Amino acid sequence: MSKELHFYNTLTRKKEVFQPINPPFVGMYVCGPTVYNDVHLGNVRTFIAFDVIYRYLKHLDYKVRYVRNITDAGHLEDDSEEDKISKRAVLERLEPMEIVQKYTVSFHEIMRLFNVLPPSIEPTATGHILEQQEMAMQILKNGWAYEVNGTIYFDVEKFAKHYDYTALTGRNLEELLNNTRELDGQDEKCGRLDFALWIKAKPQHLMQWNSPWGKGFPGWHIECSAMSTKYLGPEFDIHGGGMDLAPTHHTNEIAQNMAYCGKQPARFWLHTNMLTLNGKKMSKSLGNVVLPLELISGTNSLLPKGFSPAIIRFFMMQTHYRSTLDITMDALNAAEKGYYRLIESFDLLNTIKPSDSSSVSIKDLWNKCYAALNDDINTAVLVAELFEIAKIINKANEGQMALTSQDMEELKKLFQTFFYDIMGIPKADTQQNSDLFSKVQTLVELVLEIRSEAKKNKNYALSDSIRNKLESIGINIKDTPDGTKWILKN
RNA sequence: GGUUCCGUGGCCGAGUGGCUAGGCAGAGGUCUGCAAAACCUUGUACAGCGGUUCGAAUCCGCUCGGAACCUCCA
Repeated sequence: MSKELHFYNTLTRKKEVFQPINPPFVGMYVCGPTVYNDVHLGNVRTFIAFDVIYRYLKHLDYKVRYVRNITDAGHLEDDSEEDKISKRAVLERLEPMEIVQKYTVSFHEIMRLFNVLPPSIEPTATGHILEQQEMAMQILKNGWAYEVNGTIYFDVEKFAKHYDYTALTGRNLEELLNNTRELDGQDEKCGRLDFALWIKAKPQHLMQWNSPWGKGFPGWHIECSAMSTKYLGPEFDIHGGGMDLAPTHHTNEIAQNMAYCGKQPARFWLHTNMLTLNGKKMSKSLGNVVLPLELISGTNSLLPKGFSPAIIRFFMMQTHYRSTLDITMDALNAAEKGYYRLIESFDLLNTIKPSDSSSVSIKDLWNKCYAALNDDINTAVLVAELFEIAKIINKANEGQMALTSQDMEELKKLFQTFFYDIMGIPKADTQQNSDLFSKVQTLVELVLEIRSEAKKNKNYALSDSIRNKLESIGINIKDTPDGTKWILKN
């Protein structure tokens, strides 16, 4: 039983107790999306994972400043002079900033659907060109970078002589340098691993800014270093992102910060694993992406059935954030059933008759849930604990266990806390008191009364037909000794 | 090719030396007009081979298989 919060730190390859640098304040930076296209479900997984961490830290009463950037300055494609956003702009015949606006808005909409809280600060790369230039300038002054024709490169080999360049992933530098893999074309840079802090723009390049080195645009890695330093200082608590960013982007971020001010920026480096489809990483370059809206509506041919954001988020919670998660219809269907089982069980707390005595320790149940989260945010175990509790509630409903009214209030609170507040599962429409829904409710109650009447008169043809019709529009019926209950699914 | 990580019952997925994970699916039963749900019973899984140990899914070695990164990607 873990009483303290532990995180697995990629930097040390161990689980460590989380101690903020300046409690109760916590600074957390997560690499956000590049807004030149729709975010896919893999991106969403990462943002949901860090949303849970953010929510839990807040639940523990930390004052969290959560910074998640928007990459809107584009960065170079490997074989193109054009950056991604400009490329997309040409394709869609729009201004680059129109592209940025369009996909930023849609990103926020997706985040809202999945109940992902907005970060405390959401800085954009284009809004911090000066900070990036200043950082590049300082790194240049400190002697860790060099200029070639208006482009500034970071000197990785020189850096590696003084610092542990591959500290984050523990890879062998020699092997990286001697990598046999072919490198195409570019070569004004001196070292094989060198990367650009600032890139000289060709005249036709759509997004470019003045700089001490002529017109150009920032490299990708400098953006996160500049913004994290600006809003969280040179040393902060948590830096997160997808695992695919660790070997290059995050490694270079660390190098830039060290070169800039001699400090390794984050105490804890947290990485989420990949969402896979048929065992392969979901990625833009492989083209095997599933868009969130496609999964919700069931319009992706690979996943032809729709699932609500609540079910999708719950599905993700059943796996630890550091494990790969393969998305399949079978797995989603299983998650859907489990989701309703939990909801319906905890819903019984509103109708079970309380006992005078109690046969369970509610406090132990709370502790088990906290222990799961404290163990590196193990939501998979937390979900398992909730299923155990659901079983207790169902047994109480059958008269096989006893819960006092106080127990029941505590369990309602527990479910609200862990399921909704911390795991952030969106509440279904049926749980929100909209005006329209209350009218629907009245209507369904009326229909069910008619059905009960039919049953009483043994008119089963009518009662079954009512049941079937309601089922067909997603209203699920159960006859219990206390009357007929119903739930709206999806 | 190199580096790193992984391989758990029909499916998904926790678990780092000894104590039933959990969900979904399946089988039998209770309940029910029939369903559905719930409850009870039921599955002795840890890629293979060898080693360490009183004891290994869990540590070590080898083999096989998969993935990520090395090039933009959460």
